[in-house]
Amino acid sequence: MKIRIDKSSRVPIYDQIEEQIKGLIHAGQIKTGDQLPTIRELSVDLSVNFNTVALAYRDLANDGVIVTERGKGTFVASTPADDEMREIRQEKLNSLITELLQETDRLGYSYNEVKDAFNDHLNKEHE
Amino acid sequence: MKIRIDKSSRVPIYDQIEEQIKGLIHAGQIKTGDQLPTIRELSVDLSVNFNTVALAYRDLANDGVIVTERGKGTFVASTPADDEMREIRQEKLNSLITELLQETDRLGYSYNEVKDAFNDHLNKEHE
DNA sequence: ACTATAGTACTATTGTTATAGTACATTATA
DNA sequence: TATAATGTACTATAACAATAGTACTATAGT
Repeated sequence: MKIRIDKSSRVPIYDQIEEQIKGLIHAGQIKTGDQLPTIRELSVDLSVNFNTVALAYRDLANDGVIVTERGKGTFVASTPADDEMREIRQEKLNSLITELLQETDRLGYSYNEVKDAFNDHLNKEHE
Repeated sequence: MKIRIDKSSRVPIYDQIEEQIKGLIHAGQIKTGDQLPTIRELSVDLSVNFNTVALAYRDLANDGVIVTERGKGTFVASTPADDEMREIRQEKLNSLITELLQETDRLGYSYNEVKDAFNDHLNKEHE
């Protein structure tokens, strides 16, 4: 379970935790019944208050993504079919990109500028 | 002066205003001496409290980006040379893309996934 | 039975963001 | 000179995010 938090991000920590756990599930890296780190464990891992992790877990439980059992721990709930998870995962990526494009648009960058800069990044960091 | 605010964004409104005004300057769309909308005008335009706009203008004035004169208005300060502005503009775009790539990385997407999804977007919205 | 471990549920405090309202100083204009 | 418009500077309030501390319930393991 590699969860990484960016404390300088404007995305709330509990939100980052939720998104990353959903991501691990939708990517098939953790599956129905797998145990998640305990609230206190994860809070130490991430150097974050345990109430913040508890909030993330509570939200995930409300969404039916995880199942919590007092005294035992927290587990991945039953998951959608693989193809549906792939779709969810793809949609999440699309929305991230849409957000970027909306912001670059507001800031006055053309599609070509963004495209070029993007390709530069990919070539640099992935050759 | 087309400034667009996304109230649902996690980026604070005053921050969006600052970034967009800097963007207009660095893109050469407004130049030294040009008058910006008044605080009250812009706040009505954006349907935002005028204190929020005042905060953005105060920050920009502290950064030396704009010059304010009581009773008269607010004006674009002297700007760096064109090539330097282009560089600043490019760096801003790069940092936006870097942030996206960091987030997709944290969420477990591969570079290729991001690249493909990105190209899909550009092809769809810009053909 | 006892203890450690889990999750749950509060209260309180701090900092940030946004809104609202008010008062004031300076400038332009009628 | 009087008035309107501009930026400045406060106070107060509300919502949200994160932290801190505490107490509780349920379970596992000895």
